[in-house]
Amino acid sequence: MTFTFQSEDLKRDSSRKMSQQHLFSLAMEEDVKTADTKKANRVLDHEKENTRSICLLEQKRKVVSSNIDVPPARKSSEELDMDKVTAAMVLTSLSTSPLVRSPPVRPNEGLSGSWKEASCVPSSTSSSGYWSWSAPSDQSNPSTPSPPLSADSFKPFRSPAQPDDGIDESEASNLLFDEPIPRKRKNSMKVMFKCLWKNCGKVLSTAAGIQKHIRTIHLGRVGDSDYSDGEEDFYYTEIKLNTDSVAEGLSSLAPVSPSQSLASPPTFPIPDSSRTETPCAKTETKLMTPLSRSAPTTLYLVHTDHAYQATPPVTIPGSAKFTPNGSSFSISWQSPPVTFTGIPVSPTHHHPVGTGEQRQHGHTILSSPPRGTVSLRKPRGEGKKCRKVYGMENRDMWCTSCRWKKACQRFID
DNA sequence: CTTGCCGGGTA
DNA sequence: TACCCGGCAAG
Repeated sequence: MTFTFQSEDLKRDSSRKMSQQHLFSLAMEEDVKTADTKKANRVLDHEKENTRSICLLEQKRKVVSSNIDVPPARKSSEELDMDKVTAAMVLTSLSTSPLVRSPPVRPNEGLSGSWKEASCVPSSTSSSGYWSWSAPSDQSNPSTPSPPLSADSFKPFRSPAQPDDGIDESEASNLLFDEPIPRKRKNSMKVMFKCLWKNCGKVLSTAAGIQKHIRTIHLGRVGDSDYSDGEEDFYYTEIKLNTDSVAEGLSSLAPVSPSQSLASPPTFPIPDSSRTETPCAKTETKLMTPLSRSAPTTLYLVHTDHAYQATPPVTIPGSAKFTPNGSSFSISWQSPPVTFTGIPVSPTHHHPVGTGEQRQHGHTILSSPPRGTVSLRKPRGEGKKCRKVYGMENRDMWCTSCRWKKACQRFID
């Protein structure tokens, strides 16, 4: 809870400073929560790699998820539904391409889980979502967080890059915990309306329905269902489910977008406090085209997933790389980290541990030269000396220095 | 292992 | 100082 607030405040202030602290704390929390899960996942991951069969992978995940006790209790039935839906979408996308799988998962989690549970009462939906995913990124860099928009853009790219990481998968498993039920959302295109009210993930197929839900359930306007001042708009978001797009996305990483759309709204909303009276203001009204919204959201979510992965800045480039490589993507991921280190985390001053270490290393190296204390021994001359020229047999032919085992005077370098 | 030669010891 | 050699580091 505390964290959430901090992040919120900081964000509003538009000061990115917080990112570091926030991230750290989040990361810590995340680790604790998912530690068990991660272990299990890693083991599974291993197996996965061996088999390489997507199907198997999927199954394993499911198993894992079931084993892991994800906190079902805290989610309401409605929430669960949402999760399932999102999970289904994710799975669908994943099934298409193994690489992508990890990223998608996280986003969902972030959305449904984090922000729902969220502690975000009125304050910020986005923050909750934000931290939820950010936390995972231990390695990651804090840099991403800094600029909201820019960060978003980065995120999407990054997520794709992460393909093989066990960590992601583990988290994903958490999200997936319940078997995703694709059937529901399988339709190529479907527009749903999701209630953004804290702790309420209700999704309805009609705007009217969701509005009514909000009015009656959350705004307490029971009787006057007709009365609508438009406030409900702030509390729900339009979700566009597009199976087709998802499938495509898989190949290109796009998959995330669909699920993200859900999540995104919350995130963005925070900033636009102006619009909403309540903290949980609805991001964009349904008026906005789903597409417009989805794009950003997608990115945002993706970002979240990989945020902890750090490499972030690399973004697109990385994703592009790994996409082509299919199996090798894992490698691509790794490279990013390196890059990342090199890349200054940017504006944020926080020095991620990883980065710091690297930097320090560099320093140490530089400093090392001073050590000079080492003997001044001049580099051994390359040319042949008496010893080698004349051989041990003709030692009498050597120069005196050579005879004395001193620096050769005859064949000076 | 071979080379090159520094650091030291001895006469 | 002239000579030698132990031993290290580089190759």
